[in-house]
Amino acid sequence: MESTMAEHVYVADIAQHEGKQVTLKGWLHNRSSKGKLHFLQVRDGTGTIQCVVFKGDVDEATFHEADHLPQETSLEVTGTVKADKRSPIGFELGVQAIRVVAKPVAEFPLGHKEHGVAFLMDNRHLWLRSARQTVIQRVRHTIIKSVRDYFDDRGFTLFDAPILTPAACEGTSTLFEVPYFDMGKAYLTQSGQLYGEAGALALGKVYVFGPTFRAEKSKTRRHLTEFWMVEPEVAYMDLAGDMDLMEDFVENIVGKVLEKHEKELATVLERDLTVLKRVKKPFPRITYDEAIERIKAAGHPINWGDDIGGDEETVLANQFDRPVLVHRYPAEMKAFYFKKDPANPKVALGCDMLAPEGYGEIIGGGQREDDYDTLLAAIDAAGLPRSAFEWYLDLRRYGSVPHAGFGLGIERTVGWICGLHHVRETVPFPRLMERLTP
RNA sequence: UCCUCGGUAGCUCAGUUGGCAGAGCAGCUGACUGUUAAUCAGCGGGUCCGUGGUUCAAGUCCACGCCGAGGAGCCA
Repeated sequence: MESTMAEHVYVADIAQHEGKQVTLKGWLHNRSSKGKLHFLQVRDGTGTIQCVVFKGDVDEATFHEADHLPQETSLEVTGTVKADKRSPIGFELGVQAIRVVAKPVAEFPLGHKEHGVAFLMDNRHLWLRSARQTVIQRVRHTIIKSVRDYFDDRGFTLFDAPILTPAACEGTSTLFEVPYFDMGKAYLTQSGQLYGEAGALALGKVYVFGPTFRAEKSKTRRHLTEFWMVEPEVAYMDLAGDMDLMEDFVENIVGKVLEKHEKELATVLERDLTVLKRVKKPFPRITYDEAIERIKAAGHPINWGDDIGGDEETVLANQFDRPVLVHRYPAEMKAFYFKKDPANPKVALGCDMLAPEGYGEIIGGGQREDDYDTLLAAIDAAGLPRSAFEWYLDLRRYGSVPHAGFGLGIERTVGWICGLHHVRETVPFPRLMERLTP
């Protein structure tokens, strides 16, 4: 075999090299053969291109080996870039030389036929090489980048909250425990929000962005035990301002993903783009009261004060063609730190955003209680130990202001935008109730 | 935590009334100048999840256990 000495290029940039000899460095995704032609599908992380090995173009040894390389052989292929209408990417490579970097020591477990979910999850580290999974991870990257850009461009400061925390932010039953030296137990955070509030009073506008842990024994397509959440918090913002921020933020994210991945979403993930293209301000805003009436009218038995369950959520979301904001939930259903509506103390100034098509709640947020006495009473009423919240109460003792924020779940957002059936595909290595490996 | 379904070849699955363990794909050997889930010919491939029980005989029936999937509740 000849040495591969042409310029190394990526498949994504192949169009700039038409007619030239180049070297691709990647992996053998698939292979087929037709007599004096061997077709090698080579992927390099940026794309996949068909490399055509013609018997007359290479020596006998190369031609023979090209027909016997196993799937996922790592290799360098040198050849001439040729435009070809039959190619999905418009180009293919006429091969002159192949250099095998490493041959698999055993058969690659994931063939090109159907596989069950359990098998794919066991081989998650290899499954990530598939076209579908690489597109999802690229979309995830774009979503995270657009989240950061959105806040960075608007004067927010990134504010990292701790992952090890001394106590529950909201409840106590769903926390992962970690032994912590002589101090007893620490817990993995289930929200950075309380710390974000401290940040907002220091820096004005902040966003917490990090992993979050919930030890809930939930087995549904919307749940992971470890997930990523972005939580902006803004001083001097009320609920109305919070909802304005939510919808502008989500419109921006969806727009950025469409800008960058429209083709991949449509072809590889077969996503219905018309749904995504409708995600434009203003989003419909309804009160919890109206939500209950709408669910009742749709024939589902539900009463004021009930939680809106998964099915009801879908019924409601399906009545709108874009994400819907549901605000002013019964105060009893919400965490202690929500501010009550001065016009009706039975409801909290909270707001959830429900994604269309049954993807459920992607945002939860609202205005925080800023009055010291009221907050203290709420902590007592919730049966929470006052001592654990002394620092949080300090935020009301010293320079308290109206403030609001929300949390957006990254995985649910990725799942919705990509049109996936389960959030387990939205993160490289999902952590589920009964799965900790790989 | 509860409910439902499942575990048979590398993968996806079939297996009748309890009676010799099967198919497709993948793999291997070869043919073919346009395949991209190629096609064609040939070949190899099994701890039927585990333990115990019923029976002349269990992949099949019973009990318990393990593992997985789907859903509920709860949540982002």
